[in-house]
Amino acid sequence: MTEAAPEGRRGRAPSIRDVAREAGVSHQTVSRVLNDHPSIRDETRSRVLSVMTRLNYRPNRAARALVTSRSRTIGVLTSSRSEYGPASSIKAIEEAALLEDYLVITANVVGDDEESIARAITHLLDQAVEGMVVIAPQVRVFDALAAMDLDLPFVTLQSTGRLNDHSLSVDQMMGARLATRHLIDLGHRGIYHLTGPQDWIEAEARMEGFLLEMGDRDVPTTAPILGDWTAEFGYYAGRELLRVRDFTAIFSSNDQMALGLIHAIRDAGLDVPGDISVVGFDDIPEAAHFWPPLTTVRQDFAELGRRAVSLLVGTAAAETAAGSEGEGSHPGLRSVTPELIVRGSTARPAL
Amino acid sequence: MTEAAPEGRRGRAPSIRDVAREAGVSHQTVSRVLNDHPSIRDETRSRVLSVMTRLNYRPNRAARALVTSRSRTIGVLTSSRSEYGPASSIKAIEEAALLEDYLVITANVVGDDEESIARAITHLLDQAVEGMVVIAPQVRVFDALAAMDLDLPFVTLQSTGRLNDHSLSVDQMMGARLATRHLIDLGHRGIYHLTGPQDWIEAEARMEGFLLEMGDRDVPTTAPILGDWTAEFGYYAGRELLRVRDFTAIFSSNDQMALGLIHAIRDAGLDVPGDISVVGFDDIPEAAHFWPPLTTVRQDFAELGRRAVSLLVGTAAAETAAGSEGEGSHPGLRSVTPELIVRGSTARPAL
DNA sequence: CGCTCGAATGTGAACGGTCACATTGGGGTA
DNA sequence: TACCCCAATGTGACCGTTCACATTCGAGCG
Repeated sequence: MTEAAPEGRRGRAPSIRDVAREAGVSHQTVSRVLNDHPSIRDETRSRVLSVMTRLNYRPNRAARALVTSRSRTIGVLTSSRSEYGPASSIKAIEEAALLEDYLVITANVVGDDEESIARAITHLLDQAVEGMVVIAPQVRVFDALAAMDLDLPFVTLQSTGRLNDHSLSVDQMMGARLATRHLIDLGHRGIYHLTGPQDWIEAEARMEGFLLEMGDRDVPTTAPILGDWTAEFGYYAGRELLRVRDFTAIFSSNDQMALGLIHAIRDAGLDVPGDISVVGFDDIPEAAHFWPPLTTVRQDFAELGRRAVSLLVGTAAAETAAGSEGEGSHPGLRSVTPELIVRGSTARPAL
Repeated sequence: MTEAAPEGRRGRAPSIRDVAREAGVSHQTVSRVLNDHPSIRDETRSRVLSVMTRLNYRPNRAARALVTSRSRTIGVLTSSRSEYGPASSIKAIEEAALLEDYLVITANVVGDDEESIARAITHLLDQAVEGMVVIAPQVRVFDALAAMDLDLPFVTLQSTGRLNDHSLSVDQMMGARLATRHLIDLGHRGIYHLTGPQDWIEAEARMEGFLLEMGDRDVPTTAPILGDWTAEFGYYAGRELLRVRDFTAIFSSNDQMALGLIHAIRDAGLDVPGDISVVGFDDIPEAAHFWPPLTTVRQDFAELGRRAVSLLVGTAAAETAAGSEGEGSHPGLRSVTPELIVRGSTARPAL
C-alpha cells in the first residue's frame, strides 16, 4: 500500500551502497574511489564517479567522522567577533580551511568571566574540534585553556611572551615602535599612549613597544591610559586628556579609539594634526577617509588567519603521522611584519 | 604484552556504553537520560549523570547525526562577512543558535560569479545543514538557490518583494524614507542618493524608499548613483558629484560611503553640514564619532539574527512535527523597524 | 608447470548513538 | 484474585562510512 518510494529508502540521501549497487561494485570499492585509493582501475573509478553524479551523491560527514573519529573541524575562539580585525581573520581562516577540506566553527566569549569562557570552549569541544585558533586574546582565556589541559593543538593570533609555542602574530611590539618612532621623528616629545584593555595580550605588547621606543630615544614616558577599544572611550579619554594640555601627540592602540580622540580634540576647538598628532593601529578600511585621514599601522589580519590554519592543519597531520616534534618549525611563518601607513593625522608639532 | 590501556578502548573517548557499564544500567537508559526521557527514576538518572561527569563524557555528535539524520546545524551564506552589519548578525545568530543547541557554520561567497556562489552553497550542503540564513543578499544568490531547488528552509535577512516567504528584514524601505523625509523636512530639494551595488536586494529597497518618499513630497528626483558600499567609492563619487554643484544633500546607502563622501566634500573646501548635508545608513559604532557625527538610520542587526534563528528552528521543528503550514505566521516577527538617528551631519540648506 | 606475489576487488565488523520492540514488576480495578 | 496497564528498563538492529582482513586472478619466475 504505502510502499511508495520509487527507489531507495524513504527520502534518505543515497549512500555509498546505493552507488555501489548502481555501479555493480562493492561498497568498499566506492569508498576507495572516494578516498582515491591507488589500486582502482580507471574504468571502475569513472563508472563509480558517474553514478555518483547521477545520483547526486554526497558523502555523509557524520558517518565518516564517527568511524575515523576525526572531525576535520577547526574551532575559533573569539570575543569581539564583529570587529574588523577578528572578522577579517576569521574570514581568512574559513577560506584557508575550506581548501584543506576542514570545517570552521566559532564560539564567542560573551563576557569575560570564567564561566562564559568555559562555556565557549566547551561548545567547541562538543563539536570535537581537532584544533583551535584563539582570537580572543584575553589572558584569562589562556588561563582557562591551560586549566582544562586538553591536548588539542591551538594557535593564538596574538603575540604573547608566555605561550610562545602557540603564538603566531603580527609583531605588535614592532608596530607600536614604528608608530612611536614616527611621532618622535617628527619632533614630538609629549606623547601619550591610549592602550586596549589591560588583559588583552596584544594591548600589552603594543604598550611595551611604545615604552621601549620611548626609552630608546630618551623621551620622557607618560602613564598609559587604559582604554577599551571603542571610539566612545577614545572620545571621553580625549576630553579628559585635554584638560591638561601637556602633550602634542597621541598613539592610540586602535583606529576606533583614534577616531574618538580626534572627535574630542576637534570638539575642543583644536586641530589635528595642527595642534595634536594622532596615530592609530590596524588600518581599518575607513581609516583612509577619516578627517584627517589617519596615520596608522597596518596589520595583515588575513595573512594571520591563513597561517594559523596551515600551522594547525600541519600540526594535526604531523601528530597523526609521527610522534610530536618540530616545535620551532616554520620559522618565518610565526610573525607577520606590520607596516606604518602615514596619512594626514600626523605632523611636526607646533612650536 | 601491549594490552596497556588502563580502562576503556585505546584512547577513544568514553561512550554511552562505558557510562552504562559504570552505572550498572543499559546503554539505552543512558541514552534516555541524555534526551531526558520522562520515565527514568530520579535515582537512576542522578547515578548516570554522576558517572557521566566522572568520566567526562561528551555525547558524540556525529553518531547522533548519523542515526537521526539531523545535523542540528544552520548554515549562513554570506559575502562581506567582515563588515559590521553582517558580522553583527552572524554573532547574534550564533548566540541564538547555541541556545537551541544548534551549530552554525558559515560559507563565504568570494566572487559574485555563479560558480563561487554554487561552491559556497555546496559547502553548506556538504555539512548537511538543516536550514540556511542568507546574508549575502545578491539577487544572484537567490537565483542560484532557486536553481538548485533544494527543499531546505531558508531565511534572508533582507527584504525582497520577490521572495517574501523567506524574507525577514529591517524595513529598508521605511528606513530610506525616514532618511529622505528628514532631508526634505529640513528644506532640501536637490538631493542625491548613493546606492549599494545594484544586485543587492537591500540596496534596491533603500533606493525604492528614497524614490517613493521623493515622489510623495513632490521633490524632483535625481538619478541614483550606483555605489559599492566602500568608503573609497564614496570618496570618488563625491568628487564627481561636486563638479556640478546642483544639490545640497546626499543620502548614502551606508555609513562607509557617507564617510567617503564627507571626505570628498571637505577636500573640496566645503563644509558638512554647512554646505551639504549627508545622511548614512546602518549606524555603525564609529558613526557617532565621524566629523561631523553622522546622521544615519540605525538597524538592529542582532535582532535580525535572533529572529532568523527562531524562524528557522521553528520551521524545522514544525516540519518535523506536522505537515507544512503557517506561511504567514509570526506576523510581527518578520520586520524590524529602523530608527533615524539625527546627529551633526545634517542641517537646513544654505540659502 | 606450479608457486608466489601483487593488483583489484569483496566481506563483515566496527564506530556511538537512537529507534522499535521486548521484558519486568508493581498498583489499580473488575 | 486474576487481569491489565504503565512506569522503568533492557535487547538488538540500524544509520553510512572506514578498517582489517579475505578472495580472485593473471603475470613472472624458478
